[in-house]
Amino acid sequence: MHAFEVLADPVRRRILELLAGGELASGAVVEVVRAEFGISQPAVSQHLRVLRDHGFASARPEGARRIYCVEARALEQVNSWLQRFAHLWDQPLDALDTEIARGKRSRRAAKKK
Amino acid sequence: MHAFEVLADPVRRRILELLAGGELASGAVVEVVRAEFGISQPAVSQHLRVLRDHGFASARPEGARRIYCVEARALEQVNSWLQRFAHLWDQPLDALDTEIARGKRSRRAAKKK
DNA sequence: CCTTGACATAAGCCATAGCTTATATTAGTC
DNA sequence: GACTAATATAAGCTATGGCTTATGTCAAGG
Repeated sequence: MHAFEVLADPVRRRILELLAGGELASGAVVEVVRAEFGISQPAVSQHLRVLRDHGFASARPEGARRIYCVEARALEQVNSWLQRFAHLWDQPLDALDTEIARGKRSRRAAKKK
Repeated sequence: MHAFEVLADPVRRRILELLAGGELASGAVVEVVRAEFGISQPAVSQHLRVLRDHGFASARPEGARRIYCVEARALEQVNSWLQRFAHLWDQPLDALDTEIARGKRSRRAAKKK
């Protein structure tokens, strides 16, 4: 399953959003997702497994609970693919940055004189 | 179909990569994709439709041909969702930027003395 | 205007993702 | 060590996405 397929599911995206706010026990994730999507505990557990298996999240046991944590690896990969198209939206910002840099350089140059 | 589902398909991702290199007629896309994935012209056409219908691409007629062009809207949306997690991978870079900025400031300060 | 070339749409088939219920595992508690 | 709580896995069902073949549309050329 490709990273983008993992993110294609709304429940998994939501789980990642939740984990982005800090570590959470499986049970806590189940509660929220159950409330919002109306699916069962096993369904959520399966989603968590997919996230683990593809490097989007990791889990460590803490007693009987499993604490989940968002993981950079996979998300970063997705991001790096997407950056191929970054020029489509942050061209204006790039231009601004360039302008700012140019401004700084000319100000520095002026100082040296 | 959610934007991430659109990107979940490898053929569609490949098509976007192709279009990122500049506008292309449907036929040109079909040729490449057919060679790489071994699927039929209608299959590719269907993918192009999905890309159009979800704001990833647009097409304008040019005689009998249809010229396809990558479109920012949808890709930007995907990117903006992803940026929620940007701190996971560009934290080091941020730190570096901060360091650079700090360095610049202190160098400027040194000059003034 | 009929044909050819470029592309889109229609209809139908098949694989699989994601759900459910039922059950296994494992950690703490009495 | 039986019981409960927290989570994971198994098995089976169903909906749907993506493919195929067949056909429709529409522009250009003779």
